[in-house]
Amino acid sequence: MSGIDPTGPVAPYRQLAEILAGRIKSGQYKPGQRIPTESELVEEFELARSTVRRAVSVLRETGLVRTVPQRGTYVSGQS
Amino acid sequence: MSGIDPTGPVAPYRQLAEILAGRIKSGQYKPGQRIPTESELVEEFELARSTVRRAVSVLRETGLVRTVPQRGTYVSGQS
DNA sequence: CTGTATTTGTTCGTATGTATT
DNA sequence: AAATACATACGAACAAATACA
Repeated sequence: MSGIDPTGPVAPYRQLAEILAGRIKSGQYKPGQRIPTESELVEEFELARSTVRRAVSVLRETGLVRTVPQRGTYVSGQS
Repeated sequence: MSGIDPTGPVAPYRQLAEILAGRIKSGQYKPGQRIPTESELVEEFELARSTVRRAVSVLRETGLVRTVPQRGTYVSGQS
């Protein structure tokens, strides 16, 4: 399901960051690959774009991904 | 430093409003110019965005600035 | 070269919940 | 109870760069 629980004690943006981090660590999203666009994540998790962006920014801060303006966000580890 | 004293008798949003008004009156922020974004003020003064917004709303009420949705807040006096 | 679509970047508007004083 | 402050979330609009037909 990997759904978001908006009523839980953990903020949705943190839940999403955890889910995405899990997908990277499990290899579902591989190094060098682009992860889904913000719009796609908005649809999949039914969150506002601002919330999705915040979740992605967490991954960026931890170095898990790199974001290229106008291109997308890519899993770190390769070019 | 123009810092905010959160322990003082004057509420932080009023302190910030005073500081920003001073910058306008001194010409640091000129008529027609856009003042720093909410986010920039948040970082500079280490205040919550809601507090910054409240300070800016004071300037707006006194006619010192105009806020254009989705654009920014501008010093009054010109277009 | 031109126009359109895509995607991220930026900024403001608004609302709710919680904590503190 | 009221005021203040912060965290979080959703919405909306526009900009800028890129991709593509």
